[in-house]
Amino acid sequence: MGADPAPVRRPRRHDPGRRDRLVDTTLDVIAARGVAAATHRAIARAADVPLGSLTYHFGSLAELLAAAFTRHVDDVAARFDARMAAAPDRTAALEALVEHLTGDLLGSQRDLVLAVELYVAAARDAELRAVTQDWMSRSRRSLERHLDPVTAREVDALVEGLVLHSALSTDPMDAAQIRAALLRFAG
Amino acid sequence: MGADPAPVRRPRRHDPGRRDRLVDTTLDVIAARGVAAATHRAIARAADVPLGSLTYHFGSLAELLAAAFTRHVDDVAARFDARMAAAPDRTAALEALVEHLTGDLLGSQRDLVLAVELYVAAARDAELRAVTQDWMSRSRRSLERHLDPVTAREVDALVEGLVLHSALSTDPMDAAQIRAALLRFAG
DNA sequence: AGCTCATAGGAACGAGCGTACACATGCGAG
DNA sequence: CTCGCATGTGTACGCTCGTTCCTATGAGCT
Repeated sequence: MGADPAPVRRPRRHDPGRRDRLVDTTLDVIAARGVAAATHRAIARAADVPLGSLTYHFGSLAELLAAAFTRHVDDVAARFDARMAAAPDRTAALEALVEHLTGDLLGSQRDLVLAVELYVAAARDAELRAVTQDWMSRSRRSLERHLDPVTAREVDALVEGLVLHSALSTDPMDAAQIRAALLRFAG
Repeated sequence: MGADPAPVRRPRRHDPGRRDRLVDTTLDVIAARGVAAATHRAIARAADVPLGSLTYHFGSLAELLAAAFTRHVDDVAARFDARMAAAPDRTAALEALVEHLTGDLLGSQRDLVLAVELYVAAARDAELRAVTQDWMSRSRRSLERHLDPVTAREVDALVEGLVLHSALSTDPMDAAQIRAALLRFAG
């Protein structure tokens, strides 16, 4: 056991997948403390890598943020589309939508916060706006598997409102209320 | 014309109402460039006052931002409640709601952007969250002048979604679509 | 084996930030 | 008129930021 004298615990040369871990850590930091707090230094500390590693893997902070939000949107959109694709009919699709909202999204404050952070960041940044619009259009296309386009669009807006409401209200709607609202609208 | 030798154009001692103007200018800066860009220096430049003036009138930047958002919420909530109070019945109230959305809010990118900026700032700041919740509850109370509480709550969520949608989409819903969505829901 | 270059690491720079503070100014009370 | 004090102004400090840059390392090729 007497070993390990000089090497100051640096066993981490050549770290494959570090780029991916940086993207994940970035999402963690944004979820925990907001886009404004997602600085190179904060992310480096959270990922336990040196500062220079970030600018090595990503040309700029904006590029890293875009990569992070893109991954998040891909995750959520894919999960949602899988649910819609698995639903056999319109009724099942609406139940799956309720489940997606009350289970996936509202169940984890993380996804909720990331969505709102992305919304506002997109208002100022063209690249992020493209990510948001991709999300909206994928979401609408998933809904259109079982809903007509007009209803899909309206349901999409309602869902966004419910997400925002749940993220900010001290008195958020519960699963039953959300189900009631959606069914009243499209049921 | 030969006058004005030494006094380097400083005709602005004792400026009543400067505090109010600073609040207004702060909202302008937030609307134009976002909360993150609303720094003491940016606001001072926009209002054409020296930097020290801001910390003189407001103890901190957070205090100034809270004052600005509070004023904005008061404005919008009062306008909305006036519309609802003036509506004689439920049908008229829904029409007034459509008018409020398509006219007041969606007509000015400014109000839209301020709303979204407030939403996300509130997610991180307890004081701003109180402002947002005040807004939500006043909005709901205005709706309850003509709608039952459950419907009011759901309409409120839908409205928030429509606002967000309109702020971010390249292909926003037009007035007719918004009217159709609201009437389908509560008409 | 020896070389090479993509990867890793850490220090440094200049800019912008919130805030503190010392000084200037002029209104209104006496 | 005089003067106290609320109001207005400008500078400076200490800090964090994004980014740059030089050096070190070691995996894979020859």
